Amino acid sequence: MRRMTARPANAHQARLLRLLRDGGPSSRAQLGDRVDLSRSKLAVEVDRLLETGLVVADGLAASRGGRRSHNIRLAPQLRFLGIDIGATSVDVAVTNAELEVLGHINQPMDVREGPVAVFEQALDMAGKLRATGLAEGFDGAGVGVPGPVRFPEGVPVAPPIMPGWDGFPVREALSQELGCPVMVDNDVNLMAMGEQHAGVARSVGDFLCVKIGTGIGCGIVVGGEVHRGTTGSAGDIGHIQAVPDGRPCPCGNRGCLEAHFSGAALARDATEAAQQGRSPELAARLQASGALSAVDVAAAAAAGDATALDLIREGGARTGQVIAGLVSFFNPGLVVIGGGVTGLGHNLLAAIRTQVYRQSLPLATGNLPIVLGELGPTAGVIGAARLISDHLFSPV
Amino acid sequence: MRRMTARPANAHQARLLRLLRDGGPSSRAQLGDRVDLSRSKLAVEVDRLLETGLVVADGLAASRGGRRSHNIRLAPQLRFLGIDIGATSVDVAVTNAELEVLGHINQPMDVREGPVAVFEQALDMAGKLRATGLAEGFDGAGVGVPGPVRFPEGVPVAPPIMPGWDGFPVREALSQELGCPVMVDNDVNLMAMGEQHAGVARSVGDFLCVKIGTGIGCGIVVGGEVHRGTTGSAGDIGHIQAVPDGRPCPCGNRGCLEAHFSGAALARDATEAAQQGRSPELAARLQASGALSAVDVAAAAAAGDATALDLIREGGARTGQVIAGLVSFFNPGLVVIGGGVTGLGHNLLAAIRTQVYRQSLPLATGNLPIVLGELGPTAGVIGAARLISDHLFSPV
DNA sequence: ATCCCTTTGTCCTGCGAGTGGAGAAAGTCG
DNA sequence: CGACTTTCTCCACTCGCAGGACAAAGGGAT
Repeated sequence: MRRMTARPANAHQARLLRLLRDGGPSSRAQLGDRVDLSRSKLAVEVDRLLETGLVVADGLAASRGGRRSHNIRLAPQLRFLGIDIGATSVDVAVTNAELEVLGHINQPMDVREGPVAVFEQALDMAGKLRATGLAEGFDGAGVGVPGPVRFPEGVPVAPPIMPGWDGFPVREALSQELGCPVMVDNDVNLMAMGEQHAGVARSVGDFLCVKIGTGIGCGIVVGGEVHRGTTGSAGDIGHIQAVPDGRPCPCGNRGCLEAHFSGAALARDATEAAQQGRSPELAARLQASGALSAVDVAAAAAAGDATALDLIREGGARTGQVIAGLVSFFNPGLVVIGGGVTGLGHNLLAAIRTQVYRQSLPLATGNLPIVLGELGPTAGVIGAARLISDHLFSPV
Repeated sequence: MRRMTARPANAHQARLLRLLRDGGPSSRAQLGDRVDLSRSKLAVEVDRLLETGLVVADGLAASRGGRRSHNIRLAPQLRFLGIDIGATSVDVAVTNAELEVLGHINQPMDVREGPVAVFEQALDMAGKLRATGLAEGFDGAGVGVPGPVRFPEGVPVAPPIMPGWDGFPVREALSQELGCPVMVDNDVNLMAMGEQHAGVARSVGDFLCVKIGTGIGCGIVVGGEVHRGTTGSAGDIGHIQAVPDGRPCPCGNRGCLEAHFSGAALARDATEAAQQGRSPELAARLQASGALSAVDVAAAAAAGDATALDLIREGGARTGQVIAGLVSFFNPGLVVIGGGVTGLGHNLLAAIRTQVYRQSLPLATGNLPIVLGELGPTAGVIGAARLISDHLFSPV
């Protein structure tokens, strides 16, 4: 089956497709309210979209006191694939054209195995999803990788934690493999786009999305658009100095935020505390599972373990200190905290908030919400779908 | 004389006006190369602009092997006023429509005297410039103030160093007084726009412009546009923590960058060093002039005074440390250093560079120039003129 | 001087986008 | 059953704009 051969022919059509994506099925009249076009022009463009098959008219809506309207919606068989490569796991999801997640799989994986192995696994997962009947094929795919990306070419560059990925033509290779258009971006940017599309950041123009997973990164949205920076490394805040002459970091410097707090650092510190006998809770968990992760620390803290709570608080304070600087600098309208460690929940959030509200300018923090992301692990894949749909729903 | 009653009627005309502003006088053919319009359409729009008087055709250019072209240029009598309010002085300049500075005055002033007194002085200076025959009147004015601004309304908000300015309707009041449109912005943003228009940042899309004067601020340019933030306080980096548990700052925190390095902090530290007998050079200068400023420190360092040099180096390192974080976060294509302390010159620049190149990610610093602004004190007023011309050269 | 070429600018025609009104279609409500 | 709403379609007319033809104005070679 050939898929989505058509693309919007002009800016009006692109606009209409995005309205239908974000606002759901609508009548021509409703579309007319949201777009600055005459009814006639609108009808012409909708008809053209109907001809191409990008949208369909299915059924009549209930009357609102007059003639019943036709429901216009994006073609129901359109499918986007979202692939979110993390440092230690892969998320793959299938969405419809409205970016609703129809199916979602997560599997552990080690990004250091290199792009070939990782994408083999990811494509296998995509194949499983397709086999369940959710999709006959994919009209586009968005891919997130845990490192900087040369965005126009869709190629990772100099990824510190991903040797073997540098220069691998992700976009081209996957496009070949899947037979559909592919866009590639940093995973943190995708998380930001996900929260912007369907999460807490809806209708916020300028915001920061801090993702604390194995590492720490920050999605930057300016005027509704992701800011990627000159070399695609914008938002790489894990190596900002948080502690002068602090812990050594693999990057060669000392005191980097990531060296003091991140999923990896937290696991390390928790293990150390357990081994040194400072935390019976953590020691018991280490005994039981052989290794500790952020989840264990969260559980220990919930069980009242003071050491675990301290680890969270101190990490939050370090993170908050860096975020405070970014807030003063960038003056966002919202800060979203996400990533694996959101399991640490409100203890972490409280520590971050305290630090930011204390250290940033009152004018910048006056009305600044700092909240947890609301999409959890689906933020990335929704953002990935959003990325490719933005690409496909733009004029020729 | 009534001035610039006309405004561009559509986006094409606005585009043409900006091309003429930035590229200087051009023939119709040259304009056609730079804009995506047919010759006929272009001719129509140029004719309309000629009718309105916004542009004029004066004389024929030399032949380039064929028919000689008419020179189209912005109306030569157009005048913009640029007012740059600093903490301790005012700059006022008059420019033509190409934003070339025709006259420029600087006078000492204390911003704490409040907006009424300050603008009385500024308008007096503008009057002097006009009296020299440079201008018969002003077609627009741009104003920079040393604090955050609610940009759409042109009103300063919560300026820490400017009590009495909070909420003062600068834009409205000055517009009334001058009888022309006025736009107001943070002085740092104007400096960035100045360097972007006529200085080192030409043709750079994303850059940071750090202004170190009495305080420290940072202009943020994203995709060619100034980022002002949600409450207009973006770029306020003076109160980012540079030294944990460092010097107390008037803002209530400790260790703010501004408390450790800025024009004011440098004067304070230099005076202290002179009084404690750590620097004969500075002591002699203190004796001679009664007070020290950044200029004295620069001179002392140039004369080989080790203490003065240390002050500069340490300040540069502190600043560089903060900038390193911002570079990792924002990944700019250029960092411009400007403001009063640029007199400290390459000693300061070297200290900043060392710190940034050491602390930021290689990918972000790989090809990152860190340079001094090239416009000096005119950057602000040129930026001010640019601000108002951007406003006036936009459709209705 | 003459002819040909280049460059610049103007004119004219035709196409297609887009507007706005008239009206048809399909309802609700009294 | 008629009055009123809402939705959608059709049509005539306007206007923006492209692109070719053409005029104007000059340079350079013969």
